[in-house]
Amino acid sequence: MYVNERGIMKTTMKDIAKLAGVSQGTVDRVFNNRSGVNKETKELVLKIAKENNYQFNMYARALVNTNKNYKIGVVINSIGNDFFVNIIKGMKDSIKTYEQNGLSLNIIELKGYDVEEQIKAIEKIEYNKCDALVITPIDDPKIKEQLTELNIPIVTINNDLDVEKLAFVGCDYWNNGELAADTALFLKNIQSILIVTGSNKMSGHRLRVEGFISRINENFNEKSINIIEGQDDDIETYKKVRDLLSTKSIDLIYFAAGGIIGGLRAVKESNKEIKIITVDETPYVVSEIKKNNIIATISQQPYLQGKKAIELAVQHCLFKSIPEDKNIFLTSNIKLSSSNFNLEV
Amino acid sequence: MYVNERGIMKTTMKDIAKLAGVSQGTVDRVFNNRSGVNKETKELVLKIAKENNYQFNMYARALVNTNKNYKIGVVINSIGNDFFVNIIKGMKDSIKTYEQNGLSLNIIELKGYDVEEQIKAIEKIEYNKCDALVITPIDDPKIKEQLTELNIPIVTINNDLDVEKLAFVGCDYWNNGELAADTALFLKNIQSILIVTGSNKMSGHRLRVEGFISRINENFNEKSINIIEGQDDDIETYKKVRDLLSTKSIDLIYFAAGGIIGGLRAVKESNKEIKIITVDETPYVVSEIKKNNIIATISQQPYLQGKKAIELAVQHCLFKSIPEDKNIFLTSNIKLSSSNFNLEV
DNA sequence: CTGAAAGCGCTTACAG
DNA sequence: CTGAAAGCGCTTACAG
Repeated sequence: MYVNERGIMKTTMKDIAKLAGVSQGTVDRVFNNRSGVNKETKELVLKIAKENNYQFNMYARALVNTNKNYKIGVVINSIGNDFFVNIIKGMKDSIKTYEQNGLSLNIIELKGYDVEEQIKAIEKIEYNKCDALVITPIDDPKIKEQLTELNIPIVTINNDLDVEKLAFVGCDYWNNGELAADTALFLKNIQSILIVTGSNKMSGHRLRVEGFISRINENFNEKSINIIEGQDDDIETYKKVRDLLSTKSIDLIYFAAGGIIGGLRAVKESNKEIKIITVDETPYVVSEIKKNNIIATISQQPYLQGKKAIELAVQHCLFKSIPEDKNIFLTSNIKLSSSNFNLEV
Repeated sequence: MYVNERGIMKTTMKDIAKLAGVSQGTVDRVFNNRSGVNKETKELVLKIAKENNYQFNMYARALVNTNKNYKIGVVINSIGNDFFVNIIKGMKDSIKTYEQNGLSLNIIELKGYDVEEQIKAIEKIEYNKCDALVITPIDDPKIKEQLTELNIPIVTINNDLDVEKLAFVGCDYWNNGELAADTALFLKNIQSILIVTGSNKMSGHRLRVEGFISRINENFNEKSINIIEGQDDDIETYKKVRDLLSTKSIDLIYFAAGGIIGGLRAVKESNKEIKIITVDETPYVVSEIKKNNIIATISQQPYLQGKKAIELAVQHCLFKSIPEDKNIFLTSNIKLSSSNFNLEV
């Protein structure tokens, strides 16, 4: 291995330049794929870098980028949805460390899943000259096309979409559903189960339900499973649960999506003794767990999702680093009444 | 706020030096508490820095430290204890990012809790001129004295000790015990419980048992609780569990420490149907959970403990940063058969 | 007690 | 297509 004049074995750009007989500027052009380098020169530099196991110094790179004032755009369908509060909190905490280096967030919050609105938000991010985009993309061809044509790096969060991106950060929904099933299997005397999902059109919801059912079927013989789509809406969920409970006997309800407040209202009004398992750690869910009205909830670490997604975007700006793993799944956890809620380190 | 000649509002050491009418060198002396600065000069610099909300640039600092080859010493009582495998894995993964900047680990592994051996290990760390120490300290006055006199920053991991340190990284054992109790309370027909702990002399073990019992007592009327100390030893645990099971009827055993292999052997030989709850995610525990011989285990994220502890030590070396929070508790999680084991992001 | 200069390892204009 | 020089914001000798 090469030992430079300081007796240090770590090769720098200066070392590579010397070994290749070119200037540092040229080495920089090669390493950063800038245009206008003779093909042979480029190959030589690359060969020497490889032979000497060149690794760039991330701190030197970041120092040069100090006054670039990078902006990370965020498009998130969070309005009116308590679940996203902690994702956004994680994002804001994440950017704090980098604010002294001029980095900032440009958050656009949306309500519901309107394709046209999301398109406008992405256009705004472009207009604001953001250097990266973190988004909860709607699974729609128009969005896919728009994101494909966007020329800044993308991180999808919580909900994935098949586009070129730095990474997806989110939840393994199938496993999340399995854990709910594992918890349900703890209980005795469960004859019939009701699953309340949001919409079968959303892959996350679908996977959760499938994971749940597959695990239940492995272990549960008297399988009577009903499924309701509540559209993440409290009123719709309330009505559907109320109507179903008036005709069927249910021992356990698994709320696999939003609309939990409405659903629980219907359960209480029915005056039946029904075990409840939910997802996530929204304030209402936490308070009902503490009161033992919900026996368990399966969480997906939203705070860390937000933190991690911003981190990836920032590191791409400052260090040009590209995550090795394209799919970053945060572990789902079973939470009971003694658990720490909304407190991820 | 001050705007320097570049029109940038972020103040640098250069800006502070100019405003104070001194050289950058003097500003550096003040900021780093180096000796030999006139008292008034020092106060002036500090005042101006505060007025202008000066924040150091971590990347510039790290760049200067590039060829310092900092060494992080690790003293860990891990030999023969599967639990520590993932702590060490987390440590090694953590240092990887920093190896290109010359950082390295100097790990000394010990077997058991012999005070003299730990003293020798710490001496070796000193002799090796390490720049920080990460340690699982034995709760002993001699160790305490030695660590107090050590002149490098300390991070305690998994087990705490009352000495001056950067931080403690570990588990909230009380809550860890509570979660085991919450899980136990899911089960029907539990009349009598056996707790197998390691040693009441170890604070972590003690707290876990206390957290468990306090939560059980809140909710469990027919409370018959027996406690055994297995000294983290398989054979001792085997014998004690075997003897107890031959005289008493037990519905649930909570293994709150090591010796689980021995304890489970005794349970199997007894041919009784006993529910088992354990701690941690050692290979044996995981395999028994998958076989449904253990119904749940309460984990404490050892991988993240290792990762975080090294991170704190590294950041102190590179950036001189001191953690705001002196106690970093990783969340305990309830793991059932579908859980992801040993896979913390 | 204090200052001027060089250096950490990159990137960025500028000049040719 | 290429090079020489300056700069990012700190710290480190060295000189006085």
